[in-house]
Amino acid sequence: MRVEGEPRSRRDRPAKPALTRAGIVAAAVEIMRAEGLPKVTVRRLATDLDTGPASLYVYFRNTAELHAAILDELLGTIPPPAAGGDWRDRLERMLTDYTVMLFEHPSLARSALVTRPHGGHYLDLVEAMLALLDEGGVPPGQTAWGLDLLLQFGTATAAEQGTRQESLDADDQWDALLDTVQSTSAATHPHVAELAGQLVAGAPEQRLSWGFRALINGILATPVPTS
Amino acid sequence: MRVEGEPRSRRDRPAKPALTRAGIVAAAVEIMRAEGLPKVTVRRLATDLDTGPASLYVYFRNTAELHAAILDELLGTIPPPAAGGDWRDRLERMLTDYTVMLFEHPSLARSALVTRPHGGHYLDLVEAMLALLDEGGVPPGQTAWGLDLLLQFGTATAAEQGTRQESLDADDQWDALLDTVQSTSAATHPHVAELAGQLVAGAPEQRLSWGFRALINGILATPVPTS
DNA sequence: ACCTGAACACCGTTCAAGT
DNA sequence: ACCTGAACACCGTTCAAGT
Repeated sequence: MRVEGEPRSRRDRPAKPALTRAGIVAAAVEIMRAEGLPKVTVRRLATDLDTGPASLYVYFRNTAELHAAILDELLGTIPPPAAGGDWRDRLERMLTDYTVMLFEHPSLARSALVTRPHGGHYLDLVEAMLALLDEGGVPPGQTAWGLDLLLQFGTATAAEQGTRQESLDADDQWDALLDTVQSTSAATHPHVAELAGQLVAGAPEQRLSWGFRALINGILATPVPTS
Repeated sequence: MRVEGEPRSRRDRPAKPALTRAGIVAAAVEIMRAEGLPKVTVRRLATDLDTGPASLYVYFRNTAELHAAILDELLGTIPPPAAGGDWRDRLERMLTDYTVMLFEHPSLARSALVTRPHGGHYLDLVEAMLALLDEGGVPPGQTAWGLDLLLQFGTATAAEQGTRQESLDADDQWDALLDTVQSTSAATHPHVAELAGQLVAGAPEQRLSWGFRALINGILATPVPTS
């Protein structure tokens, strides 16, 4: 029995669960959902898991690997494409789901741009996208290279817009760009001045959708070099 | 006269130049060229400028703003497009120059994805690109939105490939992806298995060039929604 | 207005020592 | 093999006090 005021002994603290890769990832996802990826540091994670930072290096070689594992976890939440309908629409839906998911976690998008995902859920996503491109009759070489183009666009857009959303600073940068564009002299930068309105026009969803469609059209229209 | 072994007095040390925005950026670029952007920290920069870190906050609100200033400096080194010839070729040349420049400084590419550039040299680059798209008869709406697509692709590619090049870790990630793709079972992921070779094929320059051409084709083929 | 030392509140990673 | 405390070598940013 515990005596009031006496520190709990190791014995009657809630049993400290053994460390496992899956357990660490789960704890990391929890912190990320509650406080964002930047709070998922090795030190913070170790504190939550009631251990020292060095212990985590038994399971992850570095922070990048930990982030990759978190990403693959989230990729598992993307629904597979619906069965019928236009392949383009279904492809765009899947890419939008992917992008929106990353949009909530811009720092994860940033890390995905740098560290290539390669987990099981990523493989499933790629398989589904390749199947849709194949269904659309896109030649194999264009399918293979186009896949990267599509995912990269989604990832980069999430990194860009998502960050802008989460940081006040980035808002200021946006305003600064607007100022720059709108105060551009027609004498020195005639094209910028003329297109000023359109450069910043359009809702983000519209631009995202247009981007995916432009990419699909471009992939279809552009043969890869015959090695 | 200095006495041997005696520390120099403030008086006969080389005159400490007054801090200016331009001087700080110049020092930052110097560190970056010699040791890479990750070494360009507020503290390191302050040390090189013989002052304390707090002093730099008089000129830059934060590190992101400092990075943006460095990027604009480098953008000034991109040659303007040649006068004659096919507008597509000249556009691709300019985008390739942009991407190759960022390729040498992947962390700058990463920061450009997140913090929108808005300096004078950036504006010049945008003006030149818009002029080429206009010359090619691309409708204004498609030009405005397509510009982002093209620059984003270059930036993201530089961030991705450049980082892979600079870090040993990223090499391992690449190998891991290769392993994953090549050992993929045809039973569970038939499309990945079938395209395995092509997914990872092609020299980076070929893929970059194909990407730019596919983007240009897609931009030309895809009207923007009429508001 | 510009500049600064010192402090605040953190980081990732490695190492030697334990079990 | 797994786990750990402590150390190493750093970070960005703010604040109160100067000039």
